[in-house]
Amino acid sequence: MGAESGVPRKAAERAGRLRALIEEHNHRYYVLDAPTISDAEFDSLFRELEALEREYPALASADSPTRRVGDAPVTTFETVTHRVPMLSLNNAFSDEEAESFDRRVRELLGVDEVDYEVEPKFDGLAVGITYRQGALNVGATRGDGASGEDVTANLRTINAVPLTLGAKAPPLLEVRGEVVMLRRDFERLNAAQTAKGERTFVNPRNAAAGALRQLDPKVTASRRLTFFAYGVGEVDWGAAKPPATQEALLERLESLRLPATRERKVVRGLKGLMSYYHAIAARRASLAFDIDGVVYKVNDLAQQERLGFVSRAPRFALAHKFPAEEMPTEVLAIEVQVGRTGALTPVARLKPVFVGGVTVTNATLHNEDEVRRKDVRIGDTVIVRRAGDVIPEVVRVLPEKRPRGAREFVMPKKCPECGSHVVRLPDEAVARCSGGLVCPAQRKQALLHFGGRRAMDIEGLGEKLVDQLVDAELVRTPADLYKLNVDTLAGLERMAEKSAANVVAAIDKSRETTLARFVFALGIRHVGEESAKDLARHFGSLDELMAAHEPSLLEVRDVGPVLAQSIRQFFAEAHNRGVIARLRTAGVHWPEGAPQREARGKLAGVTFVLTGTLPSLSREEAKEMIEKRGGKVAGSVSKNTAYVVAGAEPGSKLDRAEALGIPVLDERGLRAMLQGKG
DNA sequence: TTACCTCGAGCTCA
DNA sequence: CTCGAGGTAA
Repeated sequence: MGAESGVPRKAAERAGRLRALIEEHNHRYYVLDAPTISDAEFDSLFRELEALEREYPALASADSPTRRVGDAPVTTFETVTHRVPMLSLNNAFSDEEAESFDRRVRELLGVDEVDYEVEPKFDGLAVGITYRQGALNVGATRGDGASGEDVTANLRTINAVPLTLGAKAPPLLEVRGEVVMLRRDFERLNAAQTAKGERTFVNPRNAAAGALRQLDPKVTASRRLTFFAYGVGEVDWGAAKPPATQEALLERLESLRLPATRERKVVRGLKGLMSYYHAIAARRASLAFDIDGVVYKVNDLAQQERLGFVSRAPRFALAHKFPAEEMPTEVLAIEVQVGRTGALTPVARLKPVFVGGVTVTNATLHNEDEVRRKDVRIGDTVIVRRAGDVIPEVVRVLPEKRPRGAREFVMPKKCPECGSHVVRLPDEAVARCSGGLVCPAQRKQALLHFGGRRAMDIEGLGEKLVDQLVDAELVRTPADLYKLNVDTLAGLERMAEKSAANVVAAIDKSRETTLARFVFALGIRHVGEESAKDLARHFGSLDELMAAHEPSLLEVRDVGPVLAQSIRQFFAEAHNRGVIARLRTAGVHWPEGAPQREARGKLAGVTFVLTGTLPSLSREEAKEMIEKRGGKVAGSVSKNTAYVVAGAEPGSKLDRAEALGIPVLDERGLRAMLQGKG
């Protein structure tokens, strides 16, 4: 801040002083949870700094606290790959499960008692925020764990997220934590929304999620989010000594101005876990934020490392969830839904009930036997909850509330959509409509599947449009889609000129495809995306595939008798062959190549299993490289596995590989094999 | 499964 | 303004 910029020394000094004060008070407020000045006093410091920076623009720097909302709106969020994957935690829903977690940890470590760092499990959104040389660099959502969305501009607007980490900042630090909306901020936001005549948010989590997904950071800033750090991803502590415990890690983060919850503590043994869990549960309603359980982590980081990971979750941590909220409601009706394969699923239509943060109106009853087992009748009052993750579940009936006229559910003999008779094979739980594609419900599902993103990828072909197309009898089979034009579409709801043209263009575009997509799009039972790829590769052309008899189908990897049967049946059907012929006449085409059986690709027939994080290859990339050479990547280790490729933090698959005596490769070994032989 | 955001485009009413 | 589609998150 030199005098050469024409800024009076006094002003520069005052600005520096103000920034330090603001950061200090932010720290006291968010990290220590012990403010020493009032909000009004804080605001006045802030305004003074703003005024100074306005007067002397040379004073304003990118990491000034006044510059949280800097960026202009973006049009899309970029994708960020997590250098260290953002895993999820194993869940426990009972004290017993928590007990077996502790037992397992003790056994694996060979100790009598373990120290745990424990904290509330926030109900918010997981993010990773990377600081380089102490400056906030990138922040991203968890996404699928491997990559998420770049929401840096929005995270910068959160006052609890420091823009700089101060003098002790390590060279590189990715902090992991949860973005949440405090209950009081949620109340305030909803009051403001009501005042503006806008719709309110259902719960703080959704409000926070919505705020973070705003393209314009100004909106995010107005929504008041906060942040709690609970761990780290990629990190280089530089000259500083790395922390040795989870507790020390959080203290280190706090010393870097990153807020961790004050509700955390270190406890000893199972007894410590239990008393913490029950103490927090008792205070749950009076906390400033929503939580859905507590998290236990082995405190000693060396012990954490020894415990390692199983599949996608650490063995050293556990999320002990509170029991799912349960509410009584009424069964208004039990309807039957028809799926793409004709499967009939009974669904309970419920009197809307707010449970676990959302309004539940439907709950699947899975199948006839399930309805019997729970003895759910129409008119019953039932207990519903949102199970484990998200799917609403009818827990049980309250028999004392059963009205006299409560009707039992009977699986209809005729399909409710098309009247074809319903069949249930003796050894199957599901009943099916026998109508096949005569059934409009199945036709609709088939069309939706055909146009799906992983199939023919016809943009704009959604549920409502398909409903209309089928109901108006404009489309009976996928082949009919290719006869549509702007005129035939005219007259349908929400299908004026522009929309119609877009749909026609999307359909036209789908004419150029791949054999694998096409085979998947046909919707042959048991043929998913993977099998479709295998079949396309193996036969190379559709005619080969259609002509294949069972023995040759069985030669395809992963194709067993059930799949082979199903494929044969599908192509034996004259109707299906007709549709395919018409699709081809309509101009649907794909490159056909020579069949790639066995010997093609040096790794043909060689099965790999990947575990852990490879240094420079993502899981997808490694898989692709192996498959390109004809190899196969399986999800779990068996005696058919040829090699296990292990990276950092391998899971139990490595143990199993060792147990079965299967050779283990690292990334270098894998590359050598791919190149050497290929 | 539900809730939310965003986009394009259709619908409605002044 | 409202709707449908497509995406994300838990």
